Amino acid sequence: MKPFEKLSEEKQARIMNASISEFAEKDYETASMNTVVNLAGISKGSLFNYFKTKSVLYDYIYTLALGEVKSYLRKVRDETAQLPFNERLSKIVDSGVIFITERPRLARIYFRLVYSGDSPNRKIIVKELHTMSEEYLGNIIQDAMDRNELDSSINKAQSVFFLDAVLNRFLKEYHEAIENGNHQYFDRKEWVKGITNFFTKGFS
Amino acid sequence: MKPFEKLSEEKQARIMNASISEFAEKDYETASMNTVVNLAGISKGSLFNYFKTKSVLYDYIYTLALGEVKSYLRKVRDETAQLPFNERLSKIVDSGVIFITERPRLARIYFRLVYSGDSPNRKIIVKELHTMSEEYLGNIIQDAMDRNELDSSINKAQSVFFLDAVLNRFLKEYHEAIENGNHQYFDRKEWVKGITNFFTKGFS
DNA sequence: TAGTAAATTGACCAGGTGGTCAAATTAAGA
DNA sequence: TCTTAATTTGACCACCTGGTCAATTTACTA
Repeated sequence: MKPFEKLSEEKQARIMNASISEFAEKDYETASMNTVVNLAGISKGSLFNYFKTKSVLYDYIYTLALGEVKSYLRKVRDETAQLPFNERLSKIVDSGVIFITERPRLARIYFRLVYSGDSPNRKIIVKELHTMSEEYLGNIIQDAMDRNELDSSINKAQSVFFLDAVLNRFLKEYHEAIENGNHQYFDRKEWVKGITNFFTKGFS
Repeated sequence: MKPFEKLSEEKQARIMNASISEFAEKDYETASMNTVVNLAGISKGSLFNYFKTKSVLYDYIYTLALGEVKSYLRKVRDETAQLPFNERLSKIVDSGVIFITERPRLARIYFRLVYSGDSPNRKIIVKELHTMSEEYLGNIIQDAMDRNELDSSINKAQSVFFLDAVLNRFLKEYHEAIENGNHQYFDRKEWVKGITNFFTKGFS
């Protein structure tokens, strides 16, 4: 049993909370173990006892963040399996917005990871996320094609790419709006409608 | 006259080259003035004489990078003013690809700036870029609407957003492919065709 | 209660950072 | 050539980093 797992729930939570805060606020290189230690109210030696190095702690944190993102996505995919494409898309965007609103720090770690930063293993993680998203959105597009909601002659790989680009960008923008306290100017419903419209009907 | 401008062209170029390399390779916090000094083959005191602080040097560099990007975009916009929407879009993507290929380090600084990092003034710069892109792509969409190439009932702001999201994401992906030596697997023409198709005809 | 094992601490380390400034070097003018 | 002014240098500073480990505190057992 790993030392960290032997700790009381309360102490584990305190350390997780501190680490999430620090890695959400600063990128990997700039985030400081000293800050984590101070936020968590434990000694430096302890933290390095629970997590051998900074990069091991970071692994733990982003795995947690990605796990939450994935389980959210899985849930919404399964719950909407019977819905038509546009409603499905709309639910996916909605659930993204909800996740961002409820877990802004985890969302920030996620965006930091995919959009930048030089964290260890970044390339591997990003590639994994890439194939994951390809499979996820690919399924949803395929379903829509099977139901004749989308023209089955479209280039699926490219469609996935466009969908992924727009969804991620939208969620990133929404996330920044929340962090800057401007999300009240964001008419979420209008955007969700626009996105689904765009992907079903295009610009024409 | 600023001290830096009094230097010989050769020396200025050496310092610029060193700075661009360092800020392209590492983000603002991690980039090191010591490394710049060593790469440029000058003393630390000199560098801080030319640029009062690290952030002043960074300002100089990213202003240069953005300036190059802007002039590239302006050029292609003016040169394609008479072309139909799809050809215009295609030229814009092409010129983005060319820029990335010819100036990969400046491109990297650009992507680092917009997609992440915690450089000084980041928010201000990103906001400025945002309005710039809004105006740029907005014009191009408006032109297409005026010529009845696009339905004039579409939501222009949203269309700009989608266009911006897809173009930026594509160029970022292409840039990473180049840096990883994988761009030969990227069928550029196929993608350019796909993008223009998508924006003129949608998924249907 | 005494003794032992496990968990926790924080002073300490080597190495790096951005930035400074007296001293040395170079350039310019008479 | 001598003098003065401008430029360049690098040792040095305070501060911060990830990581270590002997010493202390805590928990447990007999």
